[in-house]
Amino acid sequence: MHSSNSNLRQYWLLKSEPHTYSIEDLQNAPSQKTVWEGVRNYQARNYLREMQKGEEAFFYHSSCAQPAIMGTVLITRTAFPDPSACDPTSPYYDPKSSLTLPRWFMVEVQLKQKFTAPLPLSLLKENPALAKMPLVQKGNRLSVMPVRPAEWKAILTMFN
DNA sequence: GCCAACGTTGGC
DNA sequence: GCCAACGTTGGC
Repeated sequence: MHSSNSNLRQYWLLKSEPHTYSIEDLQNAPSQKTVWEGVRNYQARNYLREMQKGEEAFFYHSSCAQPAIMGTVLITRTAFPDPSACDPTSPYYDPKSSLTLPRWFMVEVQLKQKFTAPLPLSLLKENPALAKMPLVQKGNRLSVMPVRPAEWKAILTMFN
């Protein structure tokens, strides 16, 4: 994060496959917290490293019957090395990462609000205010992305 | 399950 | 440094 905007609050969106980790899993976790492990894409990693404590993110379910925003989370710990990269038994193992020179990072998040109903991608695509979001654009696979304040607002308005 | 889009790898 | 091949993501 560059110091020029380090004081500005940024919103985010985090994708998770519900088969792997769902918002219900987070709801049932101790203190409703989890580490966001397993990000193995450089652009997504760089965004993780920009996150500040206290910022908010949407929790999105991907690769499922109904891709949708499920709720919001709070960033409770800034980026630190993801140990699963050094664990040969982990599906997220990366032999090119090491303890001394960690390549992959994760943050800790806490559930803030689970929506009473999912906000499906199909609806998000219909909202012109969200047209610039990578999320609604064809072929985009980014699993961690910034959300503009106006988009954040627009999405919360849709939910109400 | 299909397949388009994308990121990464590695030979040259 | 190019680019083809490959693996992965993720909507449908």
